[in-house]
Amino acid sequence: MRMSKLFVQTLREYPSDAEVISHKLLVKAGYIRKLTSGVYNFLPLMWRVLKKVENIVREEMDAAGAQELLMPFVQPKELWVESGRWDVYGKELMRLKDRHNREMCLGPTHEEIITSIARDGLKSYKQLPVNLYQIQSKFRDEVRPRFGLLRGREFIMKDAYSFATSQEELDKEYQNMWQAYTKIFKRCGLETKAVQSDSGAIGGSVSHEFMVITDTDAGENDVFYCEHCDYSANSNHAISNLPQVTIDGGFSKAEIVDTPNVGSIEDLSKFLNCPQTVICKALVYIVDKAPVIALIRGDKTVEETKLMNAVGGLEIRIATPAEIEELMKENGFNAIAGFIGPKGLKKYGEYEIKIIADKTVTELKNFVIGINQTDKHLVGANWGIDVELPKQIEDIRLVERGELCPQCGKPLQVTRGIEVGNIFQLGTKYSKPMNAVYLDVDGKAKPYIMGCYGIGVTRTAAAAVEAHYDEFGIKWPIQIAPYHVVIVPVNIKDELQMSVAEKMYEDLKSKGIEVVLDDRDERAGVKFKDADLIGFPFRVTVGKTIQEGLVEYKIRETGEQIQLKPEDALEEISKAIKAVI
RNA sequence: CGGGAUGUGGCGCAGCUUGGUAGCGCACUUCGCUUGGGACGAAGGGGUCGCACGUUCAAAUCGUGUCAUCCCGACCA
Repeated sequence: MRMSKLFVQTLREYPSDAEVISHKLLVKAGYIRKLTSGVYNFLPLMWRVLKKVENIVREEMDAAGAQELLMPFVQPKELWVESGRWDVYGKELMRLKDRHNREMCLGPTHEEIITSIARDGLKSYKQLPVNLYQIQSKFRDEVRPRFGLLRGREFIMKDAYSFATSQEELDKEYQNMWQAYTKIFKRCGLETKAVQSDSGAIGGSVSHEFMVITDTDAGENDVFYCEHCDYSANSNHAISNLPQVTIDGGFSKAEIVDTPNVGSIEDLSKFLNCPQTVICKALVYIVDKAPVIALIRGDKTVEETKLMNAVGGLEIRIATPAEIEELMKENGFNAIAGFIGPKGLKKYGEYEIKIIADKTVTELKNFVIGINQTDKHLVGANWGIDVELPKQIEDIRLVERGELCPQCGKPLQVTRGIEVGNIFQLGTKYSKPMNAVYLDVDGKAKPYIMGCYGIGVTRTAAAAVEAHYDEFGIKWPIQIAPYHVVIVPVNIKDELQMSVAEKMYEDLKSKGIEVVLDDRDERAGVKFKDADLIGFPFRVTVGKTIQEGLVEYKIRETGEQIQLKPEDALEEISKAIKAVI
């Protein structure tokens, strides 16, 4: 490709609306342009990158025995009603009506469609197991799109779905996909960590997320991991053992004390001169409209996803002060947040109040707890005597750095990660309600045991930028770079420089190497800046030294540059590329 | 949806307080000059100042409304 004809417009400055480096660089270097919030045009350079990522994904999926197909982007409401998700998926599902007023949606994921395909086509155990996948645009009407390609509303995803006759078969395919994913991300130049995770709206039991570890804000997930064993988990799923702390409040008897304006745990601990660990904190949540009181030790934080799962909900938020006031009134109390306790809370509107206790509170003795009276607390409380221990006891605690690994007991570390892929065991979550069955050896109809496996193609490309850049621009891994090499003749009016550059250009092309010839009538500085910004892995500069028969070969990743004869430079480049592709 | 901010050529911004019919840098076109890290000079092209209504002789500027975008919280590939 000749640079003079390449459709790309590099900018002198970063766009004002970009926050993270991949977004800034992809816009500045002319890869993408925003069309509307969370929706981007993929310009020619970007499209080349995305096709490369797609092809790596495709090759590895095919090699792993999966079969590619393509499902529609627009889906009918009926299938979503069958699976039960039409009512629970929420606003993220982009709903629309056709001219006949029939309700449709844009595909955010394809479990419903694939299950309908399977039940039509997979009638016998003899056809199983099977794994089907597609690479396609998805649309999720994210509440808050951000970070460019990392969290767009429209994005490209590879989604695969497996169908099996037993848990063992599913386990096997799950491992198979795990292996394939490890290869895929490695080939994209990314180091990933597979971490345990919550399965969220997709549902199911076992799941892992593939995280690109990053220390920037672009990593939206906190990942806990152990340096001594293989334990790692998303913060929404991580568990840990706790170091020993004081759990006996030491109060000699149970009594109600005045705690004027002492609503926060920190203040309360100071006021009563006791550790935060002997306070039982009560928080009011609303899960799918129903009230839930969460009890947890004062020094700990509730992990909302865990709490939501504990009560089997889909949406969770902390109650507003107005809701708390109302809830208190209904139960005959008058208290504000900070003085809440579980005792005597029964109903709120049409709902019974659920009380969930975190494991951390069960061991407390002579502890401090709210009693639904503003400016008062009960000290020296004990379970079963002063307060009833809730029936439902769960782990709803957010793990913190330094807590102990649940597998080996060593302190846990935390880091940030970008989720580029995930694998789920769905079981019969979709096959059962949708009556998607096959006939087994015994002649009985049984629902498929399903798994699903996603990779964010656009996100993977953006994550690669997050992982490979410097102050001058992008440093693409060779495998997914839009082009491998740029040839820069310093002065295009110099006939010798230009003829050598042209020859190298033709030679590289004939070897199947993807090369751009910067034939623009620009000063060298401009071409160098653009080359660095766009991120070609290799650059060949044809300048004055061509008088001595030498060109300059520069590696973007390392900055290393050497003078070589043109034919030797060709050889070097060719070798370097063959080594990774 | 809550809290905060911003909308002025493709990009980045000034002008708004104190109304008088739009400007700067980059990019783009032409010419000259220059050619190893985003040169310089000259001449050009391109904007209903997000949109609507209102105030006024007169609105980018003031008022009301509306839409969009971005940032902080709940989603997820």
